[in-house]
Amino acid sequence: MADSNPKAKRRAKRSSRPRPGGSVTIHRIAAEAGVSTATVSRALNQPEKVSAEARERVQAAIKRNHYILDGFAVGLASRRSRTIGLLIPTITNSIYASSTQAVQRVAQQNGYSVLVGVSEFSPSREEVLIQKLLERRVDGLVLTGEARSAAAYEKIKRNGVPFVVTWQLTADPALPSVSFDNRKATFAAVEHLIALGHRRIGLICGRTDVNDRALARREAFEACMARHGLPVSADLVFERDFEFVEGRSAMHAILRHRSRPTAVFCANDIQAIGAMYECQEAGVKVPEQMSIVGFDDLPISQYMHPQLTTVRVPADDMGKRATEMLLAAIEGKPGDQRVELTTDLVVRRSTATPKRQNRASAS
Amino acid sequence: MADSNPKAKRRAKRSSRPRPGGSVTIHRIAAEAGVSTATVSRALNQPEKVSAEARERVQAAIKRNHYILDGFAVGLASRRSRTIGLLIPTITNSIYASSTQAVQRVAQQNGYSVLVGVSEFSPSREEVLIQKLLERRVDGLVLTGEARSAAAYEKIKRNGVPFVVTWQLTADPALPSVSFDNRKATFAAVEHLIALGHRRIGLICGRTDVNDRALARREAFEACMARHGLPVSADLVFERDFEFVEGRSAMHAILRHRSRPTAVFCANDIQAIGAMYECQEAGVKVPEQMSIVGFDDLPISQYMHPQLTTVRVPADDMGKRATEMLLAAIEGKPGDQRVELTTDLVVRRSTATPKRQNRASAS
DNA sequence: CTGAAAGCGCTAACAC
DNA sequence: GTGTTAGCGCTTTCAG
Repeated sequence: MADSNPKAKRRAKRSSRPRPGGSVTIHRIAAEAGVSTATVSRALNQPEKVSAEARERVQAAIKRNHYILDGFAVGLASRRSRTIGLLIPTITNSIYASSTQAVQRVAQQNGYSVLVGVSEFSPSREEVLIQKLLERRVDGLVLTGEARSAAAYEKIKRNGVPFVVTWQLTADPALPSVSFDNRKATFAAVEHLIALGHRRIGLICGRTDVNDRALARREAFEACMARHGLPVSADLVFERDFEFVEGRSAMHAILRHRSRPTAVFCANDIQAIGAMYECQEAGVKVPEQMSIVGFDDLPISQYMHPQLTTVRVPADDMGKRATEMLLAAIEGKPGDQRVELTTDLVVRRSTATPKRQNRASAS
Repeated sequence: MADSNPKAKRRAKRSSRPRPGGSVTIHRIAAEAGVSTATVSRALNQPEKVSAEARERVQAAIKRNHYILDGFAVGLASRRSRTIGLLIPTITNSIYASSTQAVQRVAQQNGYSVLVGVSEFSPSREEVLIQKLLERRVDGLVLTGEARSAAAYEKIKRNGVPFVVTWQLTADPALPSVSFDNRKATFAAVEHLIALGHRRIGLICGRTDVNDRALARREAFEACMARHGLPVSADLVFERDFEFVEGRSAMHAILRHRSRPTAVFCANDIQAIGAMYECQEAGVKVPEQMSIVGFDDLPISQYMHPQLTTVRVPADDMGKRATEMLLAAIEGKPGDQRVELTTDLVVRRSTATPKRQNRASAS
């Protein structure tokens, strides 16, 4: 049973059956508008290259048939997705909502969509997400933090996908990043406390094993204390998840410490708010008996009572700049490779001079 | 210049050039594993239908070549995306983070990804997003609220994409939804205030023109007051955006009202927190001089001082159930069409009996 | 259990 | 300015 002419068979099939149950395709539009599929495609992507009449007939046919472009076919044929991937650790801490929103906004303004992946602070889950985003052929990637396996970076690079790191300045200058300096920001916060007269200061931060920003902040805290000749008790340092309740329980422990500190630096506002709540519940006045400084300057922080002293991070600007940098890289344009943004210490009402100087720790 | 054998030409091209700069495809894997592309595809999608040896050789070749599936090709050929779309109004109100997280979790557990679109409360922007999600060939859609143009619904249905409405029980029983009853929940909150002895109650809610949940809550507030024979002054009703500062400024106006109410019902916690802050700044004690009840029970609400009395909404469960219902519909399984979840009024410390009974309003 | 081959719907040379 | 046509990389009958 030799088939006489396979090609003819194929073409016949194609033109004769507009896919019974299938949706309307570019072929249908072309036929109704009396042009070729190429012209329809052009009318869609480069309208200026098509005559006005043809364009109008195509538009009419599209509207009449409720035609919807097939993104898969477009992506497959054009080898571009006009999509960027965004990897964030969590969606419930609103600080990431700010940067995410900025990324979305800039991407959209430039005709790109964004696919967001939430890793929940799990490195392995993040790798799976990177794989998935690569399978979806994202044109670029916005990453959170620099710490990830060499294999993960390898995978990204092998696929020729440009990326930019946010929330952490890359140690390796070859890796593009847009961030503020976590160390500098931490120094500002801790030195504010020290300048106020605090000598015994506790630390509540995120898990340094899965969060390089938490690690950077913890190390900076310790370096700052050391620089000022102040001791850091290991039992006054708490690494916890990003939850109000974690900040609260850490403060609970701090309050019953045999040698209670007069201030606590929280490496994020969520934990700071939990910590502040615990003080209030325990009848410990903030800031009179306990100064608290946070990090992030969440929108809620200035609506707390007392308002939280905290480090304002340029989340929105970071997302914006990172996306711009990424889009430039995608389109092969030159651009900065490493942008350092500034932070501000916002002194509000949760910090003050300690009431009674605790001289115990000064040897 | 008649080409002698077009088909031969095409095939020759295909097999001879593995795309110089291109990435590795299934053809390369097939060749290296000594099987056909069909077998590679099966090894990937229905491993049980492939012999163990073949499967292993394919796996090895995949690993060795760092092969990455092309999602576009898969989607185009299989006519399925294994992706669902999620439309939310905003990303900065953390209440949507909860439901979004649940949607992501359930989707992922079932092998689906989720594409989220943020409409910023703009109906036109939402329609554009629906179009984009349809172009990306989502297998289903999770919508927020029921109110949208007939054209939008038409578009979705014409493409045969199943959907489910959340955050609002659909009036039309033909439209699937998973939600709590906004009216009942509002009644519970307002009746709590009335039971406490409040007679003059203000309302702060979202914009009812672009938010049917806000509308439902406003109408329920008015109905509840009416049922109890209580008047609702138009100048004690505020429709504002979902921002702390909006709640604050509304409360500012309320506090200087010639006939200040003793309680305010806020249709969401964000505005309630802003309102509570304004009271504190103005030296008006909550709850002694002003009772405040919120709606949503955001995680932050119990860390406020005083803790906020509010309506707990089953955001997580709603996202979960909605996604399950949607996946069932996608896979053609039967299932519920309308699920009503319950809410709880969480009485905390921002509400109390009014200090001085305001008898002025009782005619 | 496996392979051959026909597309999925669109884009992009290339020719006219 | 417009049409022809060869794929993009994969899935999916259909045979065997």
